[in-house]
Amino acid sequence: MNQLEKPIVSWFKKNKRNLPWRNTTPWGVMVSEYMLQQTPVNRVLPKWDEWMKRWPTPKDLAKASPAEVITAWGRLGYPRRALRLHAAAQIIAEDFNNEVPEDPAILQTLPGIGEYTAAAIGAFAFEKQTLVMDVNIRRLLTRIVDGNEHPKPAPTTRERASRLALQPPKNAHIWAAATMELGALVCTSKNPICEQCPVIGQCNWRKNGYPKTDLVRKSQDWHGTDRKCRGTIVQALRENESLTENAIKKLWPDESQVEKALKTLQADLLIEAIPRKRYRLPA
DNA sequence: AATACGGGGTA
DNA sequence: TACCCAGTATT
Repeated sequence: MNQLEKPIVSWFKKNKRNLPWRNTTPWGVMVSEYMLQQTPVNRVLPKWDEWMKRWPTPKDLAKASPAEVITAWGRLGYPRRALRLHAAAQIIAEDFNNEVPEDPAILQTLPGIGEYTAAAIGAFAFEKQTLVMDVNIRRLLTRIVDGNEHPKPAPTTRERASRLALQPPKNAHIWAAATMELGALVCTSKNPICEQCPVIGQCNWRKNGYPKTDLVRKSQDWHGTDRKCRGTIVQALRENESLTENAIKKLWPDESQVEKALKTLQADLLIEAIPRKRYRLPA
């Protein structure tokens, strides 16, 4: 019997944020999940409203051009997510009668949907008993159950089995939403607010004396001062800056694909043509 | 199992 | 400056 469910769900009902994608269509849930991949909630909120107003169903987005989609994505980051969402919308419009599929296994065949997003759409759009493991849930349960500060970079088979055993037999989507919210608002990565935690008495991390563990990063993260990547080009297109052919050639001297894409000035082609390596814009 | 992929907010 | 964010796809 899961001794965590009652206090956490009860805490959730009292303290949850009023997020618009908690009461919307499956498409609305899907759009939110794409936007929320590695992007904080507060930054997604206005953009989600904008997109749902402009493209209320998959078919509507499918009709847009990739360049329009990239531009509307704005500064959310990882613009490839916009192209994947666009491609997924076209598949749903054509092959799924404009209905978001319910089966996580089918969802995961769509571009941009992996283990987490498939489970999240299954749970939040269709109230399925899927195992949802985002970074918030993983951190919360790593602390409570395992007594460690940070989860591994990627879920292991053992972790999945452990969390599956913890999952309530009914209303797992509420359990998922509640644990996610608790991880996001209280059991935060850096300065957790343990005084507000409804299950502090069951936390093994606390019982261990809050030992610090290394946060093993998912990947080397060198964004910062000198990183200018594809997003720079997207941004330039968005702001209607003139990208001269000379400037582009200076960036990628031997990339004929880039030159070709530049001539079309199609944002999507250009983005795909840019080599996946670090570069610096000329001063 | 590692690595690349954005951008903005925060301590 | 370094860390963080409702991850995915590729190698």
